[in-house]
Amino acid sequence: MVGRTRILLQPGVEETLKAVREAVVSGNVLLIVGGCRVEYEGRARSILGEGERIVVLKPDGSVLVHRPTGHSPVNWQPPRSITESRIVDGELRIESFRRGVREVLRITFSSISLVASMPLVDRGEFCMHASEEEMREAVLLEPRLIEEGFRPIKDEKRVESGFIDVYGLDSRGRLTVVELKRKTAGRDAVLQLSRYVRQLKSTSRREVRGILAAPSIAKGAQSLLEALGLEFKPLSPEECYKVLRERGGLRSILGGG
Amino acid sequence: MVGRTRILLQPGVEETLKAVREAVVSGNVLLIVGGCRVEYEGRARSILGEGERIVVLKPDGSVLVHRPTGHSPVNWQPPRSITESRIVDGELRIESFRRGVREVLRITFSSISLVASMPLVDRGEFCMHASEEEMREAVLLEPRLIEEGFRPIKDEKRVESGFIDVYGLDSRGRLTVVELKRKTAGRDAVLQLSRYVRQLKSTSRREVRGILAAPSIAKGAQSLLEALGLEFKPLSPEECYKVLRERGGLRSILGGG
DNA sequence: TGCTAAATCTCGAAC
DNA sequence: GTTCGAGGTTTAGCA
Repeated sequence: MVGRTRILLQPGVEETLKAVREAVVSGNVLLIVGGCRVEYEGRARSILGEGERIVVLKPDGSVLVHRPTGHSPVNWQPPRSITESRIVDGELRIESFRRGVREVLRITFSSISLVASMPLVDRGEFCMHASEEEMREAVLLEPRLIEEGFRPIKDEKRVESGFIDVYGLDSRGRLTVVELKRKTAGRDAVLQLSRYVRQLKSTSRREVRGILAAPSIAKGAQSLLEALGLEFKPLSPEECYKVLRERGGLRSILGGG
Repeated sequence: MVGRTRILLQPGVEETLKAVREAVVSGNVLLIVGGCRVEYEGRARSILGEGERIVVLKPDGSVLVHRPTGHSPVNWQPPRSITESRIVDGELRIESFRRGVREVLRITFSSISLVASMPLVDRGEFCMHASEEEMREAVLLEPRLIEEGFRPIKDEKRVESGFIDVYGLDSRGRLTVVELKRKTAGRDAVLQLSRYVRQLKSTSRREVRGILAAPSIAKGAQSLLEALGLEFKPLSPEECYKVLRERGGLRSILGGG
């Protein structure tokens, strides 16, 4: 269900209506720039007089109305809202209804200068604070993030099933494998750690510990972890970011001065 | 300092750079749709991988980066930020710096599918909750909003210098003039009320009270009000909206059901 | 300019 | 689904 790109300059009302409906059905992002009035009613109520704005309809149902100034949209509707469009008295009217709650946004266009309907693809990962690789750097820089007395070995450790995030020796000389996760760790993370521990055990007579370091652990994964004799250490990207910033371990984009 | 509308489809990097700079200088709103990576560093730090997004540069210095989903921008910069754009390794890079604080947003485009630079004019009034006319309706519906025992007269009252918002009799039978304002009332509002009171006094032997009803009153206007023997009553569009909603005095856009 | 309180806050996670 | 807490919260009103 991917739509095609359509750019319309100063389009007529009928033409725009068609583009709007096509965008909504096909999952395109739709931009409309033009003169409009906006009414909102729900948790509160507002009326916005005539003026030129940017309107964005996203394929997840969210709607944004942006004036030429200000960070925040003057009016909006959250994701999962339902869009209806029609022509009223020769003007294009777009209404967006929230699901479950009685809340309406109504945009009525008096003029339309630009319509752009585009099938945007965005699979980029968004990392706040620190990426998994940077969490690794933070742990190498400050091993106490895992536990007191932990001495990591800097080299990357390759085992059969992949690369171990961090490994080293604990305060009592036991081999220790650390699996890092940016988000709540699930069963898959526990099983992955378990594989690494098993493979290390098979190549060494030492005792081997497995530590799962993540912001939190899923409920089901907790019992699995315990059953496998592994451990959990709370560790968040925020903490790692602080360490990297304080210890200068970041590739900063902020200029000096 | 008004720019001209420019729409570019699949433009080259140099062409886009020129349009960006032109938009920033001329005060145009600029839309860029394309593939990009985004880095942010300041109060926190974030990295967003490659993907197609909508970027908005507003003439007040605010910057928005919107993914195809979600209400909120994935990255942004508030008004009064400063935009710099240049070409790095053949790619367009836009950086936005906050004033005063060390905070940077960096957008690097790998592809550009649409650029729109437009001088948007938006002088529309934004009324949250209730307009001045609706505040009037609320007071007529619920006179206690002004004071206990106030009995408004529904007819519009014309005097020399204009229309009185609300007038009527107080609990002791005194003629009472009410001047309504949606926002903090200034000297002009006090003087306007004063004129109405003076004109009513000149045509009647009754005592005449003047009440300025607004969310708040400016400091300078307060002393003027007292000097003229007028009164202030706190009254906000929010309160009026509640009354109108409870008493059914609204032209709702919410469908029944 | 700096602080405080409200917001159609949004958003994610836990219950 | 509902509630609760955090956020690069933002925003508006004042000192």
